Amino acid sequence: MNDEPSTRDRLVQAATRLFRQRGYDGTGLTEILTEAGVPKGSLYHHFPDGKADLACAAADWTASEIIRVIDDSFRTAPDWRHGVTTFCYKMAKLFDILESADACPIFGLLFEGPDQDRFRAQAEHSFDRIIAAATRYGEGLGLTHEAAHDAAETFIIGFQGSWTLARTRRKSDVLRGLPARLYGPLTA
Amino acid sequence: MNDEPSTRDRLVQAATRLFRQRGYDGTGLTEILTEAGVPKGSLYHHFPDGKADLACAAADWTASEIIRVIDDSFRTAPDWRHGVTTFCYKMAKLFDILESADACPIFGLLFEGPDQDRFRAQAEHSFDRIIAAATRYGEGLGLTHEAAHDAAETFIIGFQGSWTLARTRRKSDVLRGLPARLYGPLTA
DNA sequence: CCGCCAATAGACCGTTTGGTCTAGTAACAC
DNA sequence: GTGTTACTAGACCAAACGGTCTATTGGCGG
Repeated sequence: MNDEPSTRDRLVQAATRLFRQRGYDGTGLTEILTEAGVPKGSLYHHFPDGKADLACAAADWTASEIIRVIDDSFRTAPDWRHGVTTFCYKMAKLFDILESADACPIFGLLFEGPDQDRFRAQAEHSFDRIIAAATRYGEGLGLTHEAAHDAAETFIIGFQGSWTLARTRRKSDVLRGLPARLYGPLTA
Repeated sequence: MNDEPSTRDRLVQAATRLFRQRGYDGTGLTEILTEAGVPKGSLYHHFPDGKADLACAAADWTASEIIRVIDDSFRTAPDWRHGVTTFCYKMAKLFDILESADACPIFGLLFEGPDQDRFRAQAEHSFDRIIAAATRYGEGLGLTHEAAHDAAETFIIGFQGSWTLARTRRKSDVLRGLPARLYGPLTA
């Protein structure tokens, strides 16, 4: 029973949380190190390029978490709208747990830092993974590949915008209301 | 003919651009000062709280710019969809001019910095101004207040998400495709 | 026991940060 | 002229930054 997460994992998770709260440039290395309970030497052992490497790892980890939620939401969904709705409700719950303070978990920690294009590329990659995951479920529900991809993009675009608005207002309702915005009110 | 912008305006505009490119914490005061050609003393004369004040002024200024584009797009629009479409095309053009590098002009510079709640409140205010502007045009086009407000929110949520995706991909198409996503393909 | 290497530990460094403070200047009132 | 106010100008500072470097530890193969 090895329930202690590895040093590397503790770093990535602490970094993810802090970047989400304060942004890349707003978070100091010392802060991450303290939070993770890890000395500086270990950071540069696991991530030779330091902060930038850590940010990319954090982005990757976040994308995987999102995909896990997508899986949980769509695996048993009878149709596309149900999958989207479940996802939105799960994320609204997460939003409330986070006390409305954090950036959108998908994009929060990207687009900053000196190394602009590296981060942009990492964001694009994470985004594509997420959209691809959703697309697969759309196909499984009978949509053509093109239709599924389009639906997945619309879904993620709407989610991204909704999270941002929810954050400015500190109200998770916006997230729960997304399916009705995208697909119209439920017909009895 | 006083075509020289005031010291204050030069500061706000330089700050707006830099914050949009590198974020709040990513931008140094020196950088802003150099860009604006203004010494430090003047900054703290016009903005006693320094960087934070400047950021709020920049957010306000940006919101006004966005509302100007909304005005230009909706004033002569025959219906809601036309207004949204014109807005999206104008913003796509802006996106291309900015070389795809910048954050969403609506939200780019918010949500960072030590003073979390002040910035959040400023973002909420700017957001509301923009949604209110769009809502007014919706009412003018015959929608009830509630319907117009809802349409405006959906529009801005979609725009926000689209800009983010456009930025990760460095392609403005996503912006131009938004109306079709929201309102379906054009019927002949 | 030794040798080896991954990993830990944190002192240390040069740079840059946002912010303060004193001095100087231009315009107007009287 | 003098006084006053609004603004410009930039030297200066303590603190924090990301990153480097040396030393040490722990565990496994031999």
